[in-house]
Amino acid sequence: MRAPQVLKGFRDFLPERMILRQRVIAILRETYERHGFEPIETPALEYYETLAGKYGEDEKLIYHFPDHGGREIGMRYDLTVPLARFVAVHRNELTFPFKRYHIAPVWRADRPQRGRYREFWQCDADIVGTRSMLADADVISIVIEALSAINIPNFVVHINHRKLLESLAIYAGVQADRAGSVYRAIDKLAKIGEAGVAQELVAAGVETATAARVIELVSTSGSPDVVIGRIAERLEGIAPAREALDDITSLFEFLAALGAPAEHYTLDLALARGLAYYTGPVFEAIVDEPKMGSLVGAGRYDGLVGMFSSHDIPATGMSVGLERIIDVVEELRLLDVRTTISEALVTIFPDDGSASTHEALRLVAELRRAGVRAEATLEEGRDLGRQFRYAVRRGVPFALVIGPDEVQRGVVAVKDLQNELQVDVPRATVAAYLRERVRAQR
RNA sequence: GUGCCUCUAGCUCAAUCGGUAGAGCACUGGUCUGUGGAACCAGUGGUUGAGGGUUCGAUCCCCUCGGGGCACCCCA
Repeated sequence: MRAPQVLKGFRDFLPERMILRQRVIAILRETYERHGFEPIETPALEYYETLAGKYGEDEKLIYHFPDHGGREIGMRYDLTVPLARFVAVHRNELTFPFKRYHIAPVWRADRPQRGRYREFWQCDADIVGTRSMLADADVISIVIEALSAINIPNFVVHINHRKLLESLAIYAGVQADRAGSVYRAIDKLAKIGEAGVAQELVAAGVETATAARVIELVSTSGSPDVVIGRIAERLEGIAPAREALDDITSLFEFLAALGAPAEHYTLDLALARGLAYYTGPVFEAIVDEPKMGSLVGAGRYDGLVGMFSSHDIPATGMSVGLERIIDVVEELRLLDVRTTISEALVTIFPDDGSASTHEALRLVAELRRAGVRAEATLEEGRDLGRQFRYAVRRGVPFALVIGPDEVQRGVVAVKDLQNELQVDVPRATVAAYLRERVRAQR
């Protein structure tokens, strides 16, 4: 039989990595809940029609196929469009502003690369039902708190506004239907430099002199106040710019009031973001130490829910890319996580009778009742050396021995496998003793 | 979707000019009948990613497919 493979871009996870993933998910969930977000879940499969027409060019990456009844099925491509559908369906059962988080896998038929898989998890937090920049500020502060809690060093949330980009296109004299290529060109500033962007802008139909002015404008750096002032001057008279600048001004004001550390967010006029549904502020969390692309993508999408109902409901939110976070955490060893779940192995003394087995089973049951993650050896008659080796190789921190000698003396031998220290603990108090030891290590 | 690189044991790699494969680590057992991670000894493990072609003969050269990676596109 040939060795089976998993699909390209799909992966298995061994316990060690799975424990790390669960740890990161736990941190994110705690952060979301600390801000009052509630959990929801939606199906992995949707009618293709629900997903179609929401992502622009990326639509070709949606996995879709007919099911057995001939229905066109799409696998969810992100958690945002399903949320919009969810809100449209349950509009009358929700209280707005509705704040939800959703941690689940999504699928994209993309070509795999570093930090890029065909099945990956997104960890979203969104606020539906308010246009206020208070919501956008809340979302950005969550991103900053979450990435800080995971110990990601030197990350920066880049912030821009779709309407600012629109204004820029108008300023550049580009027709609305070609604006996309202008955004994409600008977005590459950090990557291909000013000359490269100029070239692409010209290719998109922008005059050389205008391209130069656009580039000069988007590369403006300095504190948000200064930059906002500069742009306001240049884009005066262009309607969307006024609106965008008001939003951005409030947003930065709220972020400061929330106490978000200034080194973790910045106004970046060159940030574009691809997804077609964004309408307002857009954000992206970037770390450049391990080159991983963006760890978090986010933005406001006021028109999306309206695509599923007659009511237009504004929304904003963000999406953490779990595998990119994990890749960074693993590469930089940012979190110190145990490699195994089990905390104690109760050995079975290898005599011929069943008395030692029963002693061990009584003990392990007692440990579990005390809240210790404990297991007993699963084979009788194995010599102690083997049992110890089993515990050590799996990374179980404690091994207990309850043999004839211990039983007679009314104790249990507790060995800390990390430092080789072994102590005899009275049988009556060993569960409490171990619970304390183990709690200190969690 | 486009272009390029790559694939030998579970992992990291070796094999002269094309002459049908080897090491270290890991794993299993032993030295070791109340205590692991050391050392020593032995063992399991491969139709060289799959299929086809060229050749007397292919790990090596060619083609197709699959996996991994890089750049582009795009994105978490």
